Amino acid sequence: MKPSLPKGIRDFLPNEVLKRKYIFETVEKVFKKNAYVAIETPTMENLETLTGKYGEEGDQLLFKVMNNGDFLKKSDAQAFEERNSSKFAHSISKRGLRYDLTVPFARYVVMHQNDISFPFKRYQIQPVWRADRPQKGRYQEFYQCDVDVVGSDSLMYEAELVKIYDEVFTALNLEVEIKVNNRKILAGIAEVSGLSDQFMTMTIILDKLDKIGEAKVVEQLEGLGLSNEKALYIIELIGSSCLEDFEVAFQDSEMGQLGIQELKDFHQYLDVVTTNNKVVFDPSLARGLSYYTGCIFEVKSLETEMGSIGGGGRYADLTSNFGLKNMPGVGVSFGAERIYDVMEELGKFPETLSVAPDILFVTFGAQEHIRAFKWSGLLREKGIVSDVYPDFGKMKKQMKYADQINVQYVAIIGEEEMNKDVVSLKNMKTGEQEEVNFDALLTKIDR
RNA sequence: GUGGUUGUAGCUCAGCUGGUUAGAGCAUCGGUUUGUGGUACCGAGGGUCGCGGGUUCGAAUCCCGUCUUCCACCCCA
Repeated sequence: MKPSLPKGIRDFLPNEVLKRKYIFETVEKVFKKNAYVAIETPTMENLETLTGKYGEEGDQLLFKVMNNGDFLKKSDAQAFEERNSSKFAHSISKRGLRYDLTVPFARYVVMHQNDISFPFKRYQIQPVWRADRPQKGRYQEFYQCDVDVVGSDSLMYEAELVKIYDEVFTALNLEVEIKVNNRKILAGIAEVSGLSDQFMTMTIILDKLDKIGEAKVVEQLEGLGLSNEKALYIIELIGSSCLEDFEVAFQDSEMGQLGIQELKDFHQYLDVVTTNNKVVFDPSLARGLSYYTGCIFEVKSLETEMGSIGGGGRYADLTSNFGLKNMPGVGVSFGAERIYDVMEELGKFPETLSVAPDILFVTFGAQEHIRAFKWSGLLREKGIVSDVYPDFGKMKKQMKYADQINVQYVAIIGEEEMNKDVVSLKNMKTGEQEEVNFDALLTKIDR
């Protein structure tokens, strides 16, 4: 049988895992510092927990898990006859793989509301699955790093999360732009344009502004029944990053005014912290997920052409789906895979990341091999990553292996070294070699 | 879900308009060399040409289907 993997998912080589962990650890450190605590949720959720939370498009991308046992007995025969795949699928599948970390978190909050204190600040770094067609920066299995806080509607948290974005990307040495908008601003635009009942469609069109250009956006807006005049007005409005322009525009929109106020409150907090990356108000920013109700965020790399590498926003009542009212929350997500791809492309991973041991023992005979094992054990006790080549005798083979794993030091033990109770320590980078006893060896490689 | 693209040795690929036993480089193993890798030379092993069907005297090559890769759209991290 030829080994293969389902599409859209990947194995990771040791040096890839090392780099991925570097990202996760950087992110986690910042989360912890900002007083967030880790939780975990299961890979599978009940399908009904997930469906309907991500829009129709999202439902199609849910991975479903087939029921066990004699699932055909309970299946929807009528749906099968009608060739209604989605209806039939639901009759033989009651579980699904999680699509993101936010909805399972909402379920978690409701189920454990008596065990946690609010505001509850949690982070979660786990894989999610989407049955999407793979392409650049898009996989069917990928990690998200989420930070959310529920149980408060303070705009302080919006500022805190933006600051977290800034800290993480600064630590990773990536230049980004953090875009901010507010769903209520978009609702205001819809209201003053008479598009309130087509709100979602409108936001999706506006979101494409920087991608397809003004002319196409005007065209699509006209497709919604808008006059050319009004469409151009909207373009002009969202082209402005000045809140005063919106105050004028939203004189008759209570919702719009609320959005402006929220952004102002947010800025009061943001203005008292310093950020290395630019935080910009972008009225065209929409974000697809339907549960956002207030501020929304998106992070773009300024150094490459990659989609967003992070996003998030405020949701007023995510938990009401699960029966808990008045539980506002806000959170952001880091797209670890895309951050990885960007860092790889730009060569931003630290050079000190290495999977190689500190030292490798190379030997000529059985007695030497045993002493190598002894010395190696003593080094390990001192916290040095040490290894012994399992076969002895063939120098070329052993040296070649040492070269391939990129180890910096090789300790050679032959008859001569045995007699003198030393090793010949070779620096593989410089080629220098010297005889050292154990103490000298220790000081030499202990970093 | 829509459109395109890709699949030949462990890896990267060549293989012309169908025509004997499908090639190269790298990697692996062995040797030159029983104390030295990255950097010499010699040799060896390794392939159901993604899978299934069709056309043909004959298919890696042409046609259809299917899976996979990568890319764009939709949407998204």
